Amino acid sequence: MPNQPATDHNGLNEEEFLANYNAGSYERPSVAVDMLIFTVMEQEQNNYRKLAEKSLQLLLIQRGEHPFLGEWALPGGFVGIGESVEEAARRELYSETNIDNIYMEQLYTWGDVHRDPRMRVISCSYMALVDRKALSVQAGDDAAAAAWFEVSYLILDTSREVLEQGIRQETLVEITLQSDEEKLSGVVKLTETIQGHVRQMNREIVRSSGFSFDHLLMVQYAIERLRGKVEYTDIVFNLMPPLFTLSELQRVYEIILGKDLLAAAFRRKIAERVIETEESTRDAGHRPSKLYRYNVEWNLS
Amino acid sequence: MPNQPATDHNGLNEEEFLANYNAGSYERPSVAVDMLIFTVMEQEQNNYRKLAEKSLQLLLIQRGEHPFLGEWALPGGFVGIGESVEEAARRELYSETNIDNIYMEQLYTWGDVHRDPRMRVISCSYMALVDRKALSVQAGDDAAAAAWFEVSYLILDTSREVLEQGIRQETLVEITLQSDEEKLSGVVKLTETIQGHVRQMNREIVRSSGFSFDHLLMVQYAIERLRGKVEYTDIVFNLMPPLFTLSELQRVYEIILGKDLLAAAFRRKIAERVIETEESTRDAGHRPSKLYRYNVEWNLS
DNA sequence: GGAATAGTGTCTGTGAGACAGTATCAA
DNA sequence: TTGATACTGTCTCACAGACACTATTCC
Repeated sequence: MPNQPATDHNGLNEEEFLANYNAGSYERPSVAVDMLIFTVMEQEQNNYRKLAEKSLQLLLIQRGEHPFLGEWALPGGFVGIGESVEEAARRELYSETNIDNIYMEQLYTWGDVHRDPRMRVISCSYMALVDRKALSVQAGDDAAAAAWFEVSYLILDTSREVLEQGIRQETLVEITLQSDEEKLSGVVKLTETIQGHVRQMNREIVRSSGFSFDHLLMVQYAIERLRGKVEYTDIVFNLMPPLFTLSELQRVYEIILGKDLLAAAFRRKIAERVIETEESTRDAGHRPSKLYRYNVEWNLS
Repeated sequence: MPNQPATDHNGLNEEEFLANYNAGSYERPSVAVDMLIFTVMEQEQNNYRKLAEKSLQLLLIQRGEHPFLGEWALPGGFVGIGESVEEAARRELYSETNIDNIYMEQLYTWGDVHRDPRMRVISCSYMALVDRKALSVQAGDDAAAAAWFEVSYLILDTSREVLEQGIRQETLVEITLQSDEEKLSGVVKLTETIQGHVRQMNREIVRSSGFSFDHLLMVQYAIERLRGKVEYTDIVFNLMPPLFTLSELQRVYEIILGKDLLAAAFRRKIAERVIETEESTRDAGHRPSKLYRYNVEWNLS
């Protein structure tokens, strides 16, 4: 712990060093953010008695210029030299949704050399979860076309191979994004290798139609993470309106996890995480249900 | 899905666009990687009957130039324009440890504007876990001084404050890194805010002595992640040698989690994750124990 | 009354916490 | 024999899965 200002091999102290610092002219990558904005939406029902079906939706924009002109991509943009990466992400998020105060989480930084055909771009992906009802503006007010796509995530196949010193497992995941007008789909191969003790994961696009760049990988990664976090955090509540029924909440869990849950067990499990209100639904064609709100106090880590 | 090459507003198709693409001359950030290399080490015991104490260790290097000349920092370096971010991380990892085939995982990308006093640097942090016995070379063969630091992670205090529309919880975490000769320590404030449904996390350095840049935050984040992943993955086995006793394994869990575990419950829990071998320890001054190895087949996700 | 959802009661199996007790080695 | 660690047996409690059952609304 130097109390005297330390000097380097040129005899400069830190202040002098920084004043004379020359950043050099080597080539630098561009840095971008890409946003995975999810929400849950209801489809109308023709049977007045039935509950509306819900689905997980992802916001995409249609590219107005090369490369991938006319194809769909995650909203995103470059990180300015004077803004932090998180600020850039919030800026993009706001420009797409027109609302502030949205749950947002950094996911993964994608750094392959040739992931953008124009130049070297490293992209940091963020996931955001929005309550559909809080979005007053429909996607599409932007200059570029934007649309919500229904997400489907299907595991096609898993296979194993025994290696000399370990094992390799490959999983094929099919991702389909469906909007009112378009359907994108692609298959990602996840390779998990264990050699000795060392575990490695790899993601690779097997086929892809309609996705730009490596965005299919980002989508797969995000869904995987969303599923994981749903099981051990309160992340779902970011997709819910302030008041909701337990059935609605259960549907959201089911949509994200891709499997049905038993009502009794589900209600027990989330009982502490919610607070019952005096209000309830009405005019439903069946028994009304109590409305609940999120219990903020629960399990603050 | 354009079968005809789509043309943009300049009448160019994608091929022509890319051939003429000019990346522009706006200022770009530099991108770096920082490595959090953890291992578990044994301290010698003077009582021949007692087991060696273990501790979690982190590898740091002493900076040979400004800024933070003479202070300790995470090993790392810039991402070259021709290598992927992951390749840069592997390169740094190899140059510090001289071994290949190490468990490595991307953690978080740190993008604050002023995190480096020299210039704008965005840094992607990676965590690596190494079996101490696989490291033939001691840290320090490098030109720069390198040393292992014993990690201690202590929650000093948590406090809560009720807001109009939510709650704020602050946690103070003290991190101490102790090598044979030096001791670094610092306090990080974690702020978790819930406003309405929206949860946000923030990390901030409260005080720091001996750490460079925002590396204290990176260390805190990494330990938090390590603790989390230990509970629901097989990540610990990356810290173990090929053969180990269940007591050793339990110690490693205990060190990382910072709490004691009951042997009976522990053994039940990991029973399926390991395979008993014929070998056992000897000359221990007490009952020998069976050696186990990792069960590669267990729970391939 | 019927169709639908809302919500409860309870059996059962699993698995973790707790802790006492037994086993086995080397000096 | 002793001091240390290695390992097992078993009680209890909490909780999730399963499923049958009751409750309540609107047409």
